[in-house]
Amino acid sequence: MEALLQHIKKFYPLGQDAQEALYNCFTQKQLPKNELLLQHDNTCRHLYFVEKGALRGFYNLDGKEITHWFGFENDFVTSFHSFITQTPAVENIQLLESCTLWSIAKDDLTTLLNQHQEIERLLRIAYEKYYIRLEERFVNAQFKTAAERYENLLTQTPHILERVPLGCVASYLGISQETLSRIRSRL
Amino acid sequence: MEALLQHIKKFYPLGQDAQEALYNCFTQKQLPKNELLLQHDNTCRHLYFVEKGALRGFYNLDGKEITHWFGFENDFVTSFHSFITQTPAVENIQLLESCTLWSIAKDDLTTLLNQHQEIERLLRIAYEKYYIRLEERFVNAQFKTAAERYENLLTQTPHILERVPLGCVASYLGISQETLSRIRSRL
DNA sequence: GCTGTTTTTTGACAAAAGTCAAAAAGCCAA
DNA sequence: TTGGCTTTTTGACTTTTGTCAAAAAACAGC
Repeated sequence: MEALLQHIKKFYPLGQDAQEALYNCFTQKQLPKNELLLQHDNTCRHLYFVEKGALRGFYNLDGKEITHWFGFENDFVTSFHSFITQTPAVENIQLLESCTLWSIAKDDLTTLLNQHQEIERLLRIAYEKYYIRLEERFVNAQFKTAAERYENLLTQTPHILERVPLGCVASYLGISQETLSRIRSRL
Repeated sequence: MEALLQHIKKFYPLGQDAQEALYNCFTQKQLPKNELLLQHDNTCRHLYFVEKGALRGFYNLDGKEITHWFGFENDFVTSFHSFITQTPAVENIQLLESCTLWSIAKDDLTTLLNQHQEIERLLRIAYEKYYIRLEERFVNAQFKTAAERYENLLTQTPHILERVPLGCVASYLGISQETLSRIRSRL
């Protein structure tokens, strides 16, 4: 829990009251590798903070698993579309390593937002950061070549390569596993 | 201004106080076609609401203009990265048609956020919606073919095709103008 | 209605990336 | 260490998309 409070401070520092309220709404979960945190067609009712471990969001396309994001230490993860709209998810969330997570239910978060303006602000600022991050990924996906995307990954998030099978990385970069393998061999 | 207040209501309905405060912070701008609202390397200090007209965000890549978003009636537009971080923008914002815009300065928005919790909430909810929208575009860009992306555009945002030169649409879809032309001819 | 400009289309070719199948390498547990 | 699995790489070929150049069409101003 200390990690969560520390991490939140970087977005927007909360007062004692808000911190305690947050504290009371999050519960710890220890889950083993490969566990499915969310299955598609179910509505995602929780937001998770990753204290330790790695996980991914993926969905099926023509029988293939497409990984479209990873979560590691200090990331907030959920199926955003499903969590925000409370409609069934298209994606699955799966643990790539055994994890220590902190989970908060949508309803509890809503209550927190009503009771603590500071938490509303925290969330707004968090969205700003996540929006910018997604925008960068979008520009990468749309306007860069496969090799450039891989090089970006190497410089910006090399830990992904160390902790995740290349098959997942390939779909994360939007390329086939074979192409990724060839790019790696000629660098 | 009526359009702005009406539009905001769809995100989160504001009380009288907050509405008036908003009202006082936005100023109207009438600008002619082709005007540059923002030039790259300048910091974007305003958020705009489009009452009437069309505009685009674009940047230069190897001497080519890459359009990465459009704004039309009832859109909020700005260079999000620059506006949020108050650092120089990589992109330009240009009017594709003459426009009626409502503009608010970053500082005034910050003040509003401090004075009206409702507006903080409104903004948080707006970010949620914009985040989801961007996520969909990202998945499209990364995992769909050029033809599929064009068909999506046709069904989901056909107004873009009616109001914007195909050259801009092509880069918006992440394909060359020639490829777009060929896709269109064989549908 | 004509001219000059911009936008869009077409053609020939090149480059990038995908597919399918098989081989190689890594990993794990008996 | 030795099979039996999974993951990664390699090879041959196909498909998709990009590039460059030129033609055709659309548009604006006179």
